[in-house]
Amino acid sequence: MTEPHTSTELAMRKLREAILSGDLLPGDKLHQDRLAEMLGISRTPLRAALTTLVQTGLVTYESNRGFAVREFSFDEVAGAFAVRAELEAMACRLAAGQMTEAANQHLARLVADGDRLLEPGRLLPEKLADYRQMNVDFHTTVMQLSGNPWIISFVQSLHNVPAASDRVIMWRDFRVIERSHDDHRRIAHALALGQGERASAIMREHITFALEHLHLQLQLYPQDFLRIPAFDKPAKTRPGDRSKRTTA
Amino acid sequence: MTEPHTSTELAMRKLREAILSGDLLPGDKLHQDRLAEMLGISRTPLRAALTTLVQTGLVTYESNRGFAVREFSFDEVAGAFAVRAELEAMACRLAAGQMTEAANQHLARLVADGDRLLEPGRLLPEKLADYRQMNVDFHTTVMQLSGNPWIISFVQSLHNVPAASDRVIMWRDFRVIERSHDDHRRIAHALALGQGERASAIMREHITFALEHLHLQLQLYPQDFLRIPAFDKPAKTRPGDRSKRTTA
DNA sequence: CCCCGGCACTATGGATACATTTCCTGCCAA
DNA sequence: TTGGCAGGAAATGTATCCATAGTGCCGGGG
Repeated sequence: MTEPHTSTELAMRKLREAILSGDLLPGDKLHQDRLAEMLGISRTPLRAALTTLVQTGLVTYESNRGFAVREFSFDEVAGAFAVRAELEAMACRLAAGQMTEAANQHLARLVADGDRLLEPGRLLPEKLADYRQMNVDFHTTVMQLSGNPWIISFVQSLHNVPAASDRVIMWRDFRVIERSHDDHRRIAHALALGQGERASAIMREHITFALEHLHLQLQLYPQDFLRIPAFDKPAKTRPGDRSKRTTA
Repeated sequence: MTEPHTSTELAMRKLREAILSGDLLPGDKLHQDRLAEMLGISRTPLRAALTTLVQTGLVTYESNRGFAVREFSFDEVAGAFAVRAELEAMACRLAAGQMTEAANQHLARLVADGDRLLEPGRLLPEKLADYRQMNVDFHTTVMQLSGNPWIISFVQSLHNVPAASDRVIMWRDFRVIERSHDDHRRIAHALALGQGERASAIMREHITFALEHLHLQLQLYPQDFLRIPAFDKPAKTRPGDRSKRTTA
């Protein structure tokens, strides 16, 4: 890819991966010495990586108190969805005026990819990664077509908010996935016709519903979200000090 | 303020100021050794500061090629206004449902401040800073009332785009300023009545017009924008290598 | 018994020294 | 003259060392 040939970039990727995958939990303190040793680099590039991650929104920092994995409240997650809905709806409106034959075909292909992945009547586990990629690509493509780089940039940031990302697929209810994919089809259709407001409205609903569904899933299967402390209900006794477990 | 007592933060502030004020021009290469010496610090905190500035959008970075002051195209500036319009309009919609007596009074006070500043029938140069502050406060207040932290955060980023910021006041035409201030009055009024869509529409126009006006000013008085290379028309022969002027 | 102050330890911030990459320059050959 | 290659100067990336702020413990005093 983009040559991770500096230790700094390497550290950034590893850390981002560790955070997004849940290996590092929100609230965890990011010890410079330990992390540096774990990654096999010195503290200098590690600190550079952490500094970058701060402004990416994955990590927090306080002078002389170090870095920590950022925590999100549920309100922040909900707010992230709301802004995403607004920005991606905007992207649809703009993209409608920019559609080319190539753009139409690109979107159509992504829709077809989804059709194929869902063809079995359920989302096979081994297809989940592909589906996720298709989903991300679809949204990214629309935003790119809008021609407004800020939209992509900001939505990208929002993808760092746990559970507010396209990466998260609610795989339990197949009908929900089917409907979500059908939204894509309708958005592509509206865009192909140059009907920006129509596409925009579908996109807004598409994302708004995702939040609603997340909320529902959260109540039904809270255990699925244990690694996402924004939803870790009790959550006033923060974990993170797993070091000294007082012998009960 | 917020303890600028680490060299890193100090460097960040100085650099930001230098960039926003135009002392450092977009495209300028940011030499680590020289800057460090100028600021009287070593390269370590300087690099930390630069890394931070990268993610705030003021500076660009390429591995092994160093940092440079970011350049913006006119399209990017226009796009920044468009996203600002969308996000701040959204903020109005949300804020309308959150209005308290205190909030009403706060907005009313800001409007009154503006009234006082414009009372002389023109914007006195010595009042420009105050007016600018009032303007920033007004927009920030509305966004805060929306309760969605992402809106503030993103609009904040956009303020780093040259000429897309509230900090920039078009002072030439007093009627434009008066009208802009009247928009504030109407927005505050609509919000006080809980009429979010109405406030939202005015806000959108408020910002959209600002872009249009900027465009007009650019054509009338291009010399005012020489320090903002997004508008530096010819601009294929970038300055920045002012060091070695080949003897013509 | 609780609170306060000081001390030691730990972790972070910054500086310097070293390694690696880039890029400029000058030379050579086509 | 021009293109390319090689060598070296310069700038960036990284490691290590020192300084300093933060934190927790301990003891003394109220």
